[in-house]
Amino acid sequence: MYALVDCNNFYVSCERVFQPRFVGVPGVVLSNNDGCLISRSDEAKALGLKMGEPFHKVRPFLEQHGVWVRSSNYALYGDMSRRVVEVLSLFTPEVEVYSIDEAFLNLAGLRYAAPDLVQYATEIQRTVAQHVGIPTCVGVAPSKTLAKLANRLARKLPETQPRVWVLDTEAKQQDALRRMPIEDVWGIGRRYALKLRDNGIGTAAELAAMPEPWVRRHMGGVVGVRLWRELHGHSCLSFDPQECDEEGQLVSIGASKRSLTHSRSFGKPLCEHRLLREAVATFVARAAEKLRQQGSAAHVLTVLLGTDKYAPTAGPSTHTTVVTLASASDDTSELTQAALHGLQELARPGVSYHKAGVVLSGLEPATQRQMGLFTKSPELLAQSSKLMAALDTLNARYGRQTVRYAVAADRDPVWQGRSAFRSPRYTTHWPDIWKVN
DNA sequence: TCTGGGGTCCTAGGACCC
DNA sequence: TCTGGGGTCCTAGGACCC
Repeated sequence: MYALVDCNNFYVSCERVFQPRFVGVPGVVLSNNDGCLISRSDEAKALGLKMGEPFHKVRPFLEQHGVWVRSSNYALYGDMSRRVVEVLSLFTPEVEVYSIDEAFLNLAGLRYAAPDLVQYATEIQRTVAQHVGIPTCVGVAPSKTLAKLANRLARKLPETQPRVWVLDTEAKQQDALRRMPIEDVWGIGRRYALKLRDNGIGTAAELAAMPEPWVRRHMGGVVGVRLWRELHGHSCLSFDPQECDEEGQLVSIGASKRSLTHSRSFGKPLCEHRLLREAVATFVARAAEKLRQQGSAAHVLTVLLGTDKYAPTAGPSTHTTVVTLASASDDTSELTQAALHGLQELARPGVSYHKAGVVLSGLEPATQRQMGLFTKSPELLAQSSKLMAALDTLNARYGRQTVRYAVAADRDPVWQGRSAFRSPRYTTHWPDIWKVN
């Protein structure tokens, strides 16, 4: 059995923890650059506000209806997420963090015997609310896909009762499948939803009733079959628990990624080459930091520049160039050199760019890098990793970009994205911590 | 004026090898 | 009626997720 714990409207909930006057009042959180709506309170949803709606379009509407607005504050959300996971790991050692606002619990490894799953799930919800102040929905079922489905049903329950839904019998599973529109099934996106509707399949139950070979042929082969079997209650997706130490504290957050991206839209379009270099160098520094955090080195670096994607011109708005490194590296200066070289090739004079970014791929463990013809000597390698370790320690302690390469930006560069409504970093930034007089 | 960012997995097809 | 067969690796693109 799996439980899916989902922090419904998570970013909105985080803001509400520190602004109780926001509770019960419609509110939204904006994406980076204050671009569009990415989290909405239930009250905001009831007003008809849609996910991903451009902020500038709905701004008058928001003001008119007294909807509060916040820019996104990932320092706050990331820390609150960590606290939620800490509470969950009190219940079972097997917690898989699926995203910033969702986690699967493997109930096969319960810390305490749980005769009643409803009661157990309710207790999880109550404890998270008490310790962190974040509301959750809990779905329990024999497969992840069904747990997700149960979770969506729990969401529809009124706030006045525990938002918990348990599928522990065949009859309850059948009932849940019948209630679930096909487009709300985990793993069915826009394309498949349309295709399935065309074939007269409108609910999860109708998909489950199709013969397996049909699903294999029309839904991407093994991917579709896995989904179909999950709907029948057979667990087919892997469970990847976080590692904990003896005291139950999480040691590492998530498995190593296969690629790493850092990209941002600019606050205003940029065409000056010096500023583009500054932005790209700044993004490389962040990407390299993430790379070292997971102990990887990258073989391939991609620089990307984006022009106005809403301009009515033909052709793609994102342009990329790929740089292959002679040997995998996690050194900011090497990666910066490679990126600036790529940028030189990519950037067209006189063109204004709206965003830029860096992708690191071809990742391998930094400790067992393959020796190549151009690999640095062990001495140089040791020197570089000492330097990077010192850089990361200083920046972790005194704030990002405290120590940086000269080509990267100082604080508050001219191209920085808009963030006009950001709340304080209540839990991670000393000057922002609440004072009680 | 103003429209986010960061991932995963799978398949098909081409290049290349013996 | 006819093309050898079987394997690996890489990449581009599609589909999905939060």
